[in-house]
Amino acid sequence: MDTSKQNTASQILDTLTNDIIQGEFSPGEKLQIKTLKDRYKVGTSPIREALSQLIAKDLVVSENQKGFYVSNISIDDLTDIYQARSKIEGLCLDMAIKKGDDFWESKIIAASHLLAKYSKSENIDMSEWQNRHFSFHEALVSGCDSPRLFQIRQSLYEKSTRYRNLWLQQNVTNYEVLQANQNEHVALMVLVLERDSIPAQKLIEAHIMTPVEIIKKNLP
Amino acid sequence: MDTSKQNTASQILDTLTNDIIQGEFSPGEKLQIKTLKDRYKVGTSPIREALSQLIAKDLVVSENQKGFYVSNISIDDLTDIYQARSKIEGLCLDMAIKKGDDFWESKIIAASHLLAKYSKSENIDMSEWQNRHFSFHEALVSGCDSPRLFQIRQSLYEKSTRYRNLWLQQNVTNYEVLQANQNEHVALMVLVLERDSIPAQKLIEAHIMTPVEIIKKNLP
DNA sequence: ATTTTATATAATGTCGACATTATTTAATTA
DNA sequence: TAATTAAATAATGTCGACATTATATAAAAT
Repeated sequence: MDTSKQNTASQILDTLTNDIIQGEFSPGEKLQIKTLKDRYKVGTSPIREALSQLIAKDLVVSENQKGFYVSNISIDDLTDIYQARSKIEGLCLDMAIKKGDDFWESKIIAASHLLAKYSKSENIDMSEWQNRHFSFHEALVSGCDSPRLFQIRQSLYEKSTRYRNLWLQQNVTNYEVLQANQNEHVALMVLVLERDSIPAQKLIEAHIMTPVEIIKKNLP
Repeated sequence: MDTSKQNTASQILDTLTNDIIQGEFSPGEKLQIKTLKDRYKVGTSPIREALSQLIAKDLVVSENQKGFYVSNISIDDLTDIYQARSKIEGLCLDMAIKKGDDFWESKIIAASHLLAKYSKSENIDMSEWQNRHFSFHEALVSGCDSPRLFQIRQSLYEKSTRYRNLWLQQNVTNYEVLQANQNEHVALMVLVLERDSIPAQKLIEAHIMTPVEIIKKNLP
């Protein structure tokens, strides 16, 4: 995105969104206007406008005359987000399977190759693995041409990322888990390319729900 | 909602949201800060904070240094919104069928009765009919206990309402359409109470998509 | 000593002013 | 006359000040 032409409020929004998702600010933490002004070296208006948007995004809550707070987290919310996300991903995949063309298929095969190759390599850099993992799933649903569903998907992904970052500071990715995960990706691709919609949907839903139990076990 | 303790920005947000959905402001119309200030008799900050939230809600778009505009409408967008909405409603209903208890069943039966009775009456006030219609569908999905899915459902409903209001200023509801609609409601309830998930899901999706073609025919 | 009340402090929410950028209007040039 | 440039006008976006409300601190009373 070209950020050079953005106004201050938009920049602050991006930064704040990131800082909350990355756990720079903790759940429930008070976001004091003055502190934010000092931190980002801007005036009142851009801060409040950014916070307003974060309220609409559910990353921030506010009480009149009492201030702004980072949204709280809970196991129930974690479960709900992942559940909703898995269902939405299923919808997107289903539509992609029904509407995807040759170009879509080729994108999946390409992304799958990149992920498979890296998963087999010696020293795995998790950040790079996550990029390829993300791209693979993106490719799968890229055949779905519903802007609204994509937007919902993106919004839920953002929220789930927050939970991942908060609870999995250290990467709990051992070799076996990664391989099991990778097997699912292959199975997923086969089903998708065969346009076997229902099983593909079932598998992607289960695939997305996998981390939930792991995250739950890693609570403070 | 208790609006007495709200701050100015929140009040403006509610009013503006309503004014946009009700078509008080037209699609693409410029929302000039000064005009809004005069109209609502408030300062700059509350206006901009409300607009910021409307951007996050997709009801308003903005370009840096050029101002705010009511989001545009299009047939593609209309179709996409209704399609997404029908799928989400399907998800909610599916979960409700799987999790709903006796109390949920009774709510459906009660709401269905209120709707059926009114649909048969002589002089139908559409606003009252819409209330009962809304309540019936609300009852159907009320067994679904996913806050996130509900929120998505609500947000899409809001957007679809805008299209309905914009294109169906005069009620295009003749007797036949209403009766066909009502038959679907009865069929829906039967399937739901029998916990026949897949057909119920199919039916609700089709039911929600019904108005799309009608709306399309009523374009300016 | 503990509760209650009063005071002081600090934070929020709103406003109008101002600098910056876009748009419109007028003047200049080809 | 049409196109280009310059000046004037208007709108946006940002800031700091101020009024209002909440919170923390101190004084008074039971």
